Amino acid sequence: MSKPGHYTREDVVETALRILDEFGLADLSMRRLAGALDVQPSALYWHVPNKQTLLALVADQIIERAAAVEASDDWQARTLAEAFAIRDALLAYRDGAEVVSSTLALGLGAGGALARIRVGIDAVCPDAEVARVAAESILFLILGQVWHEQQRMQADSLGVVSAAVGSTPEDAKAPSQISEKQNDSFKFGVGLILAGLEDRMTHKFSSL
Amino acid sequence: MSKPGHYTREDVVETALRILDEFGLADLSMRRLAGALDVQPSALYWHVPNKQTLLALVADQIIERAAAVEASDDWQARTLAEAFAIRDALLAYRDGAEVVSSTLALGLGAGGALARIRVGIDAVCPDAEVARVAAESILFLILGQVWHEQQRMQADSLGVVSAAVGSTPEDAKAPSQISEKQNDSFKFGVGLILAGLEDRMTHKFSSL
DNA sequence: GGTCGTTCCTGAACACTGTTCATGATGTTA
DNA sequence: TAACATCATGAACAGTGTTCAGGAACGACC
Repeated sequence: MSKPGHYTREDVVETALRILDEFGLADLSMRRLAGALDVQPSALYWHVPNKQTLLALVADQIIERAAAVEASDDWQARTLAEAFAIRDALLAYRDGAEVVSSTLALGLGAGGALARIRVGIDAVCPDAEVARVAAESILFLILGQVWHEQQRMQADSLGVVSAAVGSTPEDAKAPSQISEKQNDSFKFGVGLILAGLEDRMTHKFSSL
Repeated sequence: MSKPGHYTREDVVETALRILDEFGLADLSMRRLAGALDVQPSALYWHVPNKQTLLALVADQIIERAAAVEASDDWQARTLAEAFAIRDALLAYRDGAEVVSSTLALGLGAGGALARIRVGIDAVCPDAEVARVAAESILFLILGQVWHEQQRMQADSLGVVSAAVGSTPEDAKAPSQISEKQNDSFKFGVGLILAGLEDRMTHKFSSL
């Protein structure tokens, strides 16, 4: 990674993404990033105003790379597929969920995720407010679960044994791998919200 | 806050909680905490092995102070009340949701929150795995929403105008206040999961 | 060809951060 | 009186994000 001369903002974000995936968020420092580009740390501040927005750009990249989902007439299947696509995108980079969570909480980046979740919901939900809350709920569910999973992956890749939330003693089996069980749990959780939404739309009035 | 002599671990956590609420998580440094106790920073490391566990203890305190909820025969009402109690506990301290989220992701503290959410669910849900996933979903929903709210509160208390997720332009009205609308959104979101769970338990088989 | 202006980077510094370690002052117990 | 656990000191280490005056390379204009 030693281009002779001038870098672009995209290069910086790209390299940050690489460091993130390789060493984790804790080791993604401006100095380390500068070192990987063979550049003084202060040089980064020409491309980016501060680290926070750098992370926001990284977060945007992560969710922008979520796989596209084919259209479907079953809105629940469509939304579930969208949720899985976003989840996979978060899982594709180390600490992806934490990065996206933080920047999304700050209202900075990764706004596209919500929009993607809403496409299926908006198709059947007349009330925009209801659709927003439902989509947010799904997004929070995704972020919470993946964050948790990734932290656990890192934890037991370091050999740390801790009684984490949602871990029964006997499933200390395959370490650091997204198990089928976790996939099912995720699917079930999203399914709860979708079923609840369907229920609210058919049996009751669907307003807030 | 200048006791003459020896402090206990509880004193340290208590003071940390005070600094957190007064100045926010970003300003809760070991040096600042030591200063508030009129003590050298290194003294803290006798009471606590590192900052991470200090934050875990703080998180435990936050959710331990969640108000008790009276028993009810309506499991949905009970669970909703429990969720609101935890939400209020998070809202009671500045950056409460972020602190709890982080330590919970690490599998360290705040495990009591999940247990509280489960009490109502376990009463009607035979499958423990289903109950766990449902409770986790609700917890993630709580954490995500409150984190988001608190970040927004701090953002527009600093006069920062940002197009945050879940904010329409016209509701830049009452700044830094948990509006009734947000309460309703939260209630609706939790209601979705509860309705979905009820649906899964009556209309379909309730396994994962 | 010389001057301007933009683009990108250097090198040094500032004000912090969490954490460690040898040392020391207490107070209780034997 | 001696030993011991308890709780603190003060200095240091290695790292952090960020700022700022300056400088090298480049294209454009006159």
